[in-house]
Amino acid sequence: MSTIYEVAKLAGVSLATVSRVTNKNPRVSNKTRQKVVDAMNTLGYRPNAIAQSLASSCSNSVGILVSELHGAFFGEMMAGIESELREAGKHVIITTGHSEEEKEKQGIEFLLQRNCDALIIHVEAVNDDYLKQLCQGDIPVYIVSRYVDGLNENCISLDNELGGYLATEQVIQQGHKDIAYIAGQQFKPDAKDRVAGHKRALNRYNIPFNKRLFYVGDFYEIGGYNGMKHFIEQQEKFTAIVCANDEIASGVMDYAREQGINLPDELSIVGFDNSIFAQYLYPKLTTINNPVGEMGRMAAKLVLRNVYQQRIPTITFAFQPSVVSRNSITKVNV
Amino acid sequence: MSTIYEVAKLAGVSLATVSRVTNKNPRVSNKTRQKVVDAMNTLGYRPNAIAQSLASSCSNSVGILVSELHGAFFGEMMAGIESELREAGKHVIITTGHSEEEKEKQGIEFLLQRNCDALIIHVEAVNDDYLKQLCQGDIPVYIVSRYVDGLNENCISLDNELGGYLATEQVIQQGHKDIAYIAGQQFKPDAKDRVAGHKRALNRYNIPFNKRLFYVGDFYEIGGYNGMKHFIEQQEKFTAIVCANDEIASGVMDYAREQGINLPDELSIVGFDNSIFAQYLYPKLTTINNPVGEMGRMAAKLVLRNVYQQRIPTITFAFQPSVVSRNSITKVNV
DNA sequence: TTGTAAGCGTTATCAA
DNA sequence: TTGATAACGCTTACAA
Repeated sequence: MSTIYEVAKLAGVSLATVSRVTNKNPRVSNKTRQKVVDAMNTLGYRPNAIAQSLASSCSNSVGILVSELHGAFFGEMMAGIESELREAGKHVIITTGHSEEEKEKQGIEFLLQRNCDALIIHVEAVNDDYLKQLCQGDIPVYIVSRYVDGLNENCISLDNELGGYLATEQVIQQGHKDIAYIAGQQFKPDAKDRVAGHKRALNRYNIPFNKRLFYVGDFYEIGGYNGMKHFIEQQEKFTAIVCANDEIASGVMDYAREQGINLPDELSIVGFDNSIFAQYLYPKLTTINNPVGEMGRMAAKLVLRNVYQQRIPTITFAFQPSVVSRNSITKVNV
Repeated sequence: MSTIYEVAKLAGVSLATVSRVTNKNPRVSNKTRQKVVDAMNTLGYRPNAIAQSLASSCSNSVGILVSELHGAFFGEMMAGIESELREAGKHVIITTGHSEEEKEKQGIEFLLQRNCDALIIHVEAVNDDYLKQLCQGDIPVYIVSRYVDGLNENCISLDNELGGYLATEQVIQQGHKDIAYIAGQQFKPDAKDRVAGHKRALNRYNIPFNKRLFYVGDFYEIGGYNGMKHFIEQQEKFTAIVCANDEIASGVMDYAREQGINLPDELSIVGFDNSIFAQYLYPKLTTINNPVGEMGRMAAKLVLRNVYQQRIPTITFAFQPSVVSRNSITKVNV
């Protein structure tokens, strides 16, 4: 790989001049610029981003931490962040936390070491105090899909409590009273908030919370499958089931179908997130829209504004969930 | 951020010694090591990976290029690569190509500039010659899910032609003769190969290829939806439809259902890829397994072996597709 | 407009 | 076992 020295030599100019050309510094005469460009081309020169980054202490890259690389939720989020950033000529370095405290910390540590200009993270296992401390550090950190008290300017989040409320309200409004709930792991802030919203809706409509109809699984299909299985095996009676996300709902549908339960006639289902596949389930899933891609974009914009001095008209820190009505809920049989 | 200088000063040793400690060089006395470690802790020292990388010309990171950050296919692939690499203490830098030649090249260029120790790429728009030239370069490049003649040692690929053959054979064996096909964009090698396999199966069973029953869409749900719509609007008659991937199949199901077509009784459907959601469709989708996560892992192992000198017992370059039978095919009505 | 030279924070080669 | 010191490839005052 050729270096700036060789380019300078071939073009008959100094290092500084070559550097100016790569950095589109206008203070280079056209003639000189052309000489340099020619030399670069004949040598196939490609600036070493590592060296640039070391010298300028700006890497033009932002570190991303997500729990997983697969799954609709993270896919949307990463895609939102990346497309926004790329458009601005910035790049992403992505790593994973697997919803485990140690791994999340390691991932952040890695990104910090890489001289990222900023971090955009989605963390679930790490606690608020850690995040507060992290935000004190030299490099700006933005948190997606989680609200930390006192870090208002760093968090792009969804009102999950409201979402949980809306989800449950959907079935209540169709006359359902026996409503099961399958939650995500309760150490995850969003899973917890959704449950809180569920309880508030129940309370608001004077339906007592029945803990026999409450199951904590995980955010994956298997969680829904197992939860549904649990309820059926315990012979619980319910006409509707609210799921903490769409994957869970999908797992529920799967088990229900195995048991010959007619959907949606015998069981109404609500999901959460409005994942891409929610509309391809059968029946099409009524769910709560979670604009995670938009939140990713917004986090990227925040970085663009605060770190790269771009003009961004408005930043939305708090996103609101909304109901996406499809076909998985029916009126309760009276 | 504190540097190695400050650590050295506080510990009362030289730069070199500190460096030895960070790099776990055994030639440091325990006493000295302890002094250094203590100094690091009190300063909260964190080595600057960029500087390390510049000085050592090894970044311990491998560059990944995928078409998209979302979608089951890429999610599985990235997850496979990352988990294998991370276990070995290596990290990934991920960027996207969006199936466009220019963007794919830009992405590769970016990764090359970042001093990645190796590249693992999934490219669709760039041609074979470009890849051959790329593989001549200084930094090792491995290609996932695509076979390039002459780059046997660099490609981890699936026999898509065979997959296409198997998919079509599934419906033929159930007595179907009027078989529609919805393909992916034909500039993509795998999309093309799958079509080739489809035609071979038709031919093998003496069913003439009917181009009225052939539609080229894209690899997304909308492609399947539109394809199915096209066939219906053209009033084509067919009892089975083979889809170039599961997303397409999902789109087909969606449109079919809108038209009140009874699945799978009135229409048999086969997908391709065995995406996670294939089993959550209704009817559960019969499809062709595409071990894309495994292929990602294998690519990572290849890097571990060739670039990081790890002992890896066996490397599989060519993966075989297999049929995953579920419920979306029925015997043809006689 | 161009060049000189001092960093950026490490590693690595020699000596000691 | 340790320490000087020269790279690594670039940016950026400062000078010219």
